[in-house]
Amino acid sequence: MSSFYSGEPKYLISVDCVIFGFDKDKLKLLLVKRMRPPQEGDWSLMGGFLQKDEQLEQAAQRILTKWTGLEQVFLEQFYTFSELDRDPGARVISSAFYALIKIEETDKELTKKHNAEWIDIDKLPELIFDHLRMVQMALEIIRHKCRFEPLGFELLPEKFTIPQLQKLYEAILQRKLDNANFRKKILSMKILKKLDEKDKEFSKRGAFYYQFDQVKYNKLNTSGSLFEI
Amino acid sequence: MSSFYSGEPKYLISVDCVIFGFDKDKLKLLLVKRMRPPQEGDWSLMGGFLQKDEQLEQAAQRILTKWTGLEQVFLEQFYTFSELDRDPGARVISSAFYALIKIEETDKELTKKHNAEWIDIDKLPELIFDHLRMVQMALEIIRHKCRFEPLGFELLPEKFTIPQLQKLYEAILQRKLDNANFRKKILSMKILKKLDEKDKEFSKRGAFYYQFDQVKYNKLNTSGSLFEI
DNA sequence: CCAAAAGTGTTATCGCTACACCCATGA
DNA sequence: TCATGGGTGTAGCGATAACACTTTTGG
Repeated sequence: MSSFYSGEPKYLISVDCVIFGFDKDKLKLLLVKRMRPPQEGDWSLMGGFLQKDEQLEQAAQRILTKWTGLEQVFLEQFYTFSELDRDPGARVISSAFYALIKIEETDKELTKKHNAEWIDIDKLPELIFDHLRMVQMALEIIRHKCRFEPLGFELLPEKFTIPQLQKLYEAILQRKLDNANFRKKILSMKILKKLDEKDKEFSKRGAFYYQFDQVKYNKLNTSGSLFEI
Repeated sequence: MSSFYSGEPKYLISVDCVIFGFDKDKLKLLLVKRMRPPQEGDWSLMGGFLQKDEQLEQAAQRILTKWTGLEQVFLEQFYTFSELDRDPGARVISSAFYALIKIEETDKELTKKHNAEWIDIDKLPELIFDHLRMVQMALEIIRHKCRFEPLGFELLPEKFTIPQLQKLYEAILQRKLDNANFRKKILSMKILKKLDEKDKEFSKRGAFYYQFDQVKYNKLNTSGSLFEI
């Protein structure tokens, strides 16, 4: 069967993951010190080669799990990079994914073992190859997307407060939001469940915890209305 | 150098193009009758294999030009498909692009020579492999995107009327729009230049021609405001 | 003069912005 | 009691939707 395509060139395919997390009030990226040539010792995204029995999405999941221990997280392909000399080691086509994860759920041991670290999005070191471009593209995409889809909740713990959520959106959108209006907007969507518990870490009065209600969101979404910040 | 990656598997990579056009009041796709196995005679998107000295974007442009004669059109990568059995002939990873073009600017000879035809978006035939999924994904993307970027103008002739533009948006969004409000909205953006000429094809009174003003749009865009339907 | 499409005007309503204000509590 | 962050109320503005209306012209 494969004779139809004989003579066509073949390529190495890799997958690179831009892994986002959120801590306190900073958006962070999980980066790794590269442990093999080329450019050993430099920082890079998590990556790996596509294996014979895998599709790209599976490879991305494998890579994410390898470095964080997590499964079933928000993980999306966003672009495939194919510049001829993007990797000086060889012609490698790389499919890039971004993931949104809850830092506190990651396997710290695993992260440490693989020389990975959470780095502030505005204190990025030099990255190898075209990895900076990948990061920038992923950032642009989540900045746009977070306005229309409830991405934010992927980055926060199960229980979170409205001020926390607001700080997250401020970190993503890189601008201050009016707290009164943000609160009204979010609550008016009716996709949050208020808990009886308070978080006193950031203030004396304490802020009520909320939970994202996936069921309500799905109803709202299928009935035509839209999440929109 | 390439010894770093020795032992990793290599893959065939193809590029498939979802080519959109607009005629009268219908959104259309350029499809082709496949002239070689497998599934010879079936309909498919325009595609081809990535060549050694190319990057994906160049391959997509090459394919688009081959079938339409056009260069410098709106052409964007949107997803890379890698299901193990997506092509029964061999393991092929396919990067999909969508293009928005002005049908009247295409090279009719070329289209005909390659057995390509413009097919109504709501009268699609069976497509090979996962090409239908590609079409659906591209449609979703342009439906979303056309609300925030002036995509519409890519599909219309240089000179077009407001009612024509409205019909296009109705075809993309698949719903009727109020003509009074649509007109006000579009004109309020001040990105159209009114011409002195009228189009009498669709009415006795005739509708004034307009032109998209890229310069004004860029100003508007960089100054922060947004195109939004 | 009528039908039909192009194009204008009017109004009520909704959502957003900005900002003033009140609340709870630990130090 | 006061500083601090959490949380509420409200007036004004601008955009939108709905729809009634006028204009133009070929048949």
